[in-house]
Amino acid sequence: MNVTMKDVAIKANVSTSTVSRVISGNKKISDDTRKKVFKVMEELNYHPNVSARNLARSKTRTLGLILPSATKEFLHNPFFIKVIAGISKFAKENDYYIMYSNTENEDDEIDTLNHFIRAGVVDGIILTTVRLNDKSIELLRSLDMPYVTIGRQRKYKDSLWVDNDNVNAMYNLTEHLIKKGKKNIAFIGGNIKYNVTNDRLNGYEKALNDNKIAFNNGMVEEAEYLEKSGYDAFKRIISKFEVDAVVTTDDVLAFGVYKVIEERNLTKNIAVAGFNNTPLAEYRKPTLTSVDILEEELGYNAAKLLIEKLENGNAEITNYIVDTKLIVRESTL
Amino acid sequence: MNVTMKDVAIKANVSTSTVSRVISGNKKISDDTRKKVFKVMEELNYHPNVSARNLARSKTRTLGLILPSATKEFLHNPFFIKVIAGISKFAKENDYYIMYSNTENEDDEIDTLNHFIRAGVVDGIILTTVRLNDKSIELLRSLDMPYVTIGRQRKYKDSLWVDNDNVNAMYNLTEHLIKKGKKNIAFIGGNIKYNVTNDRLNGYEKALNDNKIAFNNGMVEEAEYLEKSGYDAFKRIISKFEVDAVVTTDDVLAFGVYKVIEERNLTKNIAVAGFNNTPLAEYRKPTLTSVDILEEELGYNAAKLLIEKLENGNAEITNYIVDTKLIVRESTL
DNA sequence: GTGAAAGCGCTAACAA
DNA sequence: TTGTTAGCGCTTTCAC
Repeated sequence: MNVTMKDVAIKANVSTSTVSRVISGNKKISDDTRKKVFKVMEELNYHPNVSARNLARSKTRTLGLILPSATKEFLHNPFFIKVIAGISKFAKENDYYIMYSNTENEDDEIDTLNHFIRAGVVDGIILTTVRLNDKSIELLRSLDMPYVTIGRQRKYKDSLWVDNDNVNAMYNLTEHLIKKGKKNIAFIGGNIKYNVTNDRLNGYEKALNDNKIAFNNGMVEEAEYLEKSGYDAFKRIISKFEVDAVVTTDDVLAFGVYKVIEERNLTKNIAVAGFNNTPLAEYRKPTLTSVDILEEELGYNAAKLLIEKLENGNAEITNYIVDTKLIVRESTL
Repeated sequence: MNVTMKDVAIKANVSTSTVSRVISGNKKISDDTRKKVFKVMEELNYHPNVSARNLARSKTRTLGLILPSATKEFLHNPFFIKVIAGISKFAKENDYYIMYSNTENEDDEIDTLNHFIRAGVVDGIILTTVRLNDKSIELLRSLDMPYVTIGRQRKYKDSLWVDNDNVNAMYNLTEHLIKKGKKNIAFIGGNIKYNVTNDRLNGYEKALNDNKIAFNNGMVEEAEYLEKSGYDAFKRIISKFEVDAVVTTDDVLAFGVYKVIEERNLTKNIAVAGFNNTPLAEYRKPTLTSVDILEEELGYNAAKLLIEKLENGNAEITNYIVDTKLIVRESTL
């Protein structure tokens, strides 16, 4: 139907292997034939057929991107679309394709991965969320399929991952509050079993220690990533302790905190900080201090790590730490 | 490397063609052989190789999804991620793959499309944004490549598209304000050359007419989708006219309006309505009345239209109108 | 109802 | 430096 390599070969008076070599940039082709072939390709507007190439090479130059379910509220966090865009950028720069799939749950994810891999659809996998004892990772390893995760992994040394330096980010945020004269700083975070929460908690604790402020376990609360949950957590804390500042691991938790402050009309100046710098942060009154985590960079580097592994075999670099940026706004002035 | 159809054929004591027929659901296969083959496929954990199938069929069951550039601010609007999820849902239900690409500009988009199509990567295209005199659409048509757009098209009768009923949505919104006793309702929208703006303007005008309120062209302003632009537009309007309500075509424009109201401390009760029901809407003070456009449905139906066309040839149904939902909040009480 | 064989368009030994 | 040839793993006529 379309113009094929054979058409090019005939018109250029060479064999298809020569055309194939020209396309793949093989060195041992004379300048003359190379030019001749390129010219004919141009004239015929020839584009190599990807299916045929994939079959012959047993490679697809395609990465499988697993996204959370459409029904998961947190999918709508701008995090994902930015990661998606970052991945696309690096992939495009290196002539890779991205195939994505929103998966409903762990089983669905397993099915999708199994199919992607066994049917030879993809050469590697990008996971945007990682569970505890993630079955997907076990599957990927058992099938020897290269993968990268957005978010650190500690279980396997050779795992590829990208992440923010969450310890430092929270350290800086906490120190910012301490410098503002705050002494009773509460911490509200997601489930502490997750790396991301745990790291941020460590950064918080370290900042307190370094500034000779006693760490008080009662000032630390776990929450789900919901406004209501932040609201409840903050209530629990203030029922027991004096608080003059709060750090959280997501803006939405900070909004929950503010709801309590507004409801109770707490006149005392309580500084509140979010995390992830969602668009809401700058629209709230007061605008919310938060931490920008450069999601696009995360996606870009995830694709980078994975593709480099695919091209070069087992690479030395297995992870990237992406910078964060403290955005100070009215809520902590 | 992997288990192939040949392996299955040998173990099941049939030919590869029989295996192929079983997989494709061919009717003229005896129940016995069908069962036998399925059993062996199961035992061997056989998954048909997609590249080989694609090559043999000259089809890929893959849709190409074109997303705006990562640098475009509006990409971060939850609109896109929801559309993406909706597309994935229908595609998955029908065993299609989705390959996406974020394109930097019209030329990049043309290049991407050209490659996707000529290299036989995809069977159809989903465009998430449509320009005036869109070169991409001309390309798709000239290459006879099935496509669907998110957003109505009027230029070609046979084009596939999905959209909201923007006329009605804005009609209802405007009428809601009229019922609240508002008489001087301003309209701030995007570029009127775009269908989406034009339709919403028509709905606004129609609601005024039906309620015997004179349409005043000076109360209509165009703006970019930026807070600042909504801010400026509203200033222009109130410099000339009395206003007791404003409808906009996006929440962000409504936020611009509020900025003026706050700055000037306009005590009079001005009702303000947004559109697209972004997450910001319910976090603002006052919370913002807006219109939920069910983006996931848009994506789902876009994939549906396109896949149906691919499977059945030229279909009778060429478009879907997706419902909208008026979400009344504090800003118009 | 099933098998043989050609072919989808490309790649990659192996020869020359 | 280039051509010949045999696949890659599946689909699909055509024959029986």
